[in-house]
Amino acid sequence: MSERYLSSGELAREAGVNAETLRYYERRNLLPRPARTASGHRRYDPEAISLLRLIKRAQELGFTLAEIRELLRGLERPQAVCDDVCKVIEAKIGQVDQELARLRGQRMRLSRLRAACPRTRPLRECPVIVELKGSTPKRRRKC
Amino acid sequence: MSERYLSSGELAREAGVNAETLRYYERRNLLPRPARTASGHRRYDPEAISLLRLIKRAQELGFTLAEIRELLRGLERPQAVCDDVCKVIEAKIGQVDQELARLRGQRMRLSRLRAACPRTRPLRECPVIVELKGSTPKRRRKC
DNA sequence: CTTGCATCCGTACCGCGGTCCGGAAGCTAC
DNA sequence: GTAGCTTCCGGACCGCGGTACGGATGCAAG
Repeated sequence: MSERYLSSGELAREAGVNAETLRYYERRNLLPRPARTASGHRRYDPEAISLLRLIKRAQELGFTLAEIRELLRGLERPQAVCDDVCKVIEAKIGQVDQELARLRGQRMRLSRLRAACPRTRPLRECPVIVELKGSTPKRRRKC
Repeated sequence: MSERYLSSGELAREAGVNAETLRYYERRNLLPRPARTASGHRRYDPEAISLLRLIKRAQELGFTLAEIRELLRGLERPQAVCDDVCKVIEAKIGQVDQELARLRGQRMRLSRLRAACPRTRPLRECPVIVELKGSTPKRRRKC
């Protein structure tokens, strides 16, 4: 009967997280505060396992804990609909696209610098350093 | 004569950074500790402006302060050659490519979830939530 | 009953890149 | 000389996502 509940250590093992992380999530309101035994030890509902799984998956998808908390908040409403989740996903896709664009820009600037580097010459003449140190580039000539 | 030096406030304005940032960079060994006036105020060589510019550009390219510090370290060696810089740039390109791959993976998984979402149905039936909560996905069927 | 692990709690610490605070000086202008 | 800005310094604080510490209990096995 009490087999239906998990201690924090059991849940942590089950979900593959550190037991401290459970306390942390509880503080951050990601996990509901569980029931307690008479002596104060946490007794988690097995449901918590899939909740933790959801949190970890969402993290892998790029959601922050704050975003996941708000998502879960939204899901608690009984009239909640798939579309609510979908909107959150679309917003995240937008963020990821922005980040991708930023990184692609970085990558392009880096490979231009690499291309401009006359590898064997001493530093004084290196256009890379010159480029980096230069004042705000009004010269849009090449690099 | 003393016009040739800048106070920390002047350098900060000149370089577009917070004056506290100068102290911070000094602690992190990114900026050499400057000369001081008799009363202890910092007197920066104007050279520091282009050094700060280099640091900021390198940050925009994705380098961390620790990486920039090591880069600058390397440049101090008199026999330093362009190629040294080039190697650092190539390493960073590799890191950026990894990050791009990671983000592209995220993006793909997100858009698959979005596609699977039957927007108007209630949550219970939403495959997105099911997917997120589910145990380790052995079902590689579709989503 | 004792040994030894688990769990409790508050708090501190990590890396990253800074920013802000407060009190004490210095420096500039009037 | 004195008001008001700047700079000095050590240290605290921010967000992020945790992890670690230490002392006090609880609990299960021998």
